[in-house]
Amino acid sequence: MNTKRDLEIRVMMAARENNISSILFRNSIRSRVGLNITDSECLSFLSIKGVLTPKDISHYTGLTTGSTTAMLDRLENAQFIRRKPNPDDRRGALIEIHEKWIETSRPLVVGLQKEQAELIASYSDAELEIIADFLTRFTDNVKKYTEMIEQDLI
Amino acid sequence: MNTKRDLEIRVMMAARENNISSILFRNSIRSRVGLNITDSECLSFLSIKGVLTPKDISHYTGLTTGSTTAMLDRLENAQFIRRKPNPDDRRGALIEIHEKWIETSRPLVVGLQKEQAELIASYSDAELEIIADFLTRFTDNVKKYTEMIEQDLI
DNA sequence: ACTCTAAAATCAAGATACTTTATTTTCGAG
DNA sequence: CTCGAAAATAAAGTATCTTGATTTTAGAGT
Repeated sequence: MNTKRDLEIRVMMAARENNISSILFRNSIRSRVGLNITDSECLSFLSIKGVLTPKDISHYTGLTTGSTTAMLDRLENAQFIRRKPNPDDRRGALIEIHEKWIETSRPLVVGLQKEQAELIASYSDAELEIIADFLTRFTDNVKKYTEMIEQDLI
Repeated sequence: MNTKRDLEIRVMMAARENNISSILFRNSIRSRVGLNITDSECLSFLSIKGVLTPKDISHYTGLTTGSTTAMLDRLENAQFIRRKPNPDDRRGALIEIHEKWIETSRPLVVGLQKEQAELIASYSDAELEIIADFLTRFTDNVKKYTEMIEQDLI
């Protein structure tokens, strides 16, 4: 059937556009705040993952440990992150977001967050179940293939 | 109601996780292929937007025109993009993806693309309508606020 | 308890990428 | 047909990244 395939393509395109738009959104913020791409990516990871080790961060960003140290120095100087001792491993540190970054970014993101919350609230429970389920499965696939590429299985 | 709000938060979190996972996926690819973050972002934009001018690219990436020129030189040397004359403006150029990049990246993305297509195909028309509609509205909000930040309205 | 290998983070030197400023070419308004 | 401005490039200086070495500590093996 033709209509069906059109619909499937529409969903695929919408998912891609969504990802691109989120990159452009963050680019607009980092241009405003004066951050480079890697520093901004680091803050994004921290804001969704919570506390991370420098090792985690260098893995996620794809930077070497050397440039991760330098990046964390920059972000710490700007008071956008904080280094804490790692209670489980005295060699390592834990990185968390500093309130100053929250305060700096809040005015730029709060309006969008509110609109997205309103958009979501406009759907019924049944619809939200479908959406959440789809997004989760879609993301799980992405994670699975990321893992495969990292482990040289592809 | 409590269940309802949990569901809303679940959707919001799933949307964020989805964006982060797509960044991590691209990072895994660029690590493998040996591209830096900006070069990889540039190829992402080109692959979804099609043909772009260097001006567009410097806008999307947030780079100055100087570094955009340097980046396009790198990508052209690697045969990942092609510069074409712009028929509408002899000052400018048009940038398009070179087949070599398609061939280089295909083995790394084709498996995921197939699984995502299967996932999407497993939904009914009614469900896909809901999903496409949600993604489109969600993305439109992001675009709207990106525009506002770029125009200093926030 | 005691090595010993390896991991986490850092540092310094050299390589790469980015910004700033200036220049060339072409557009488009008046 | 002039003139200010836009698109792309180039070169010099600054910032960031990689590589390789170093320090500290974890954890496995004896």
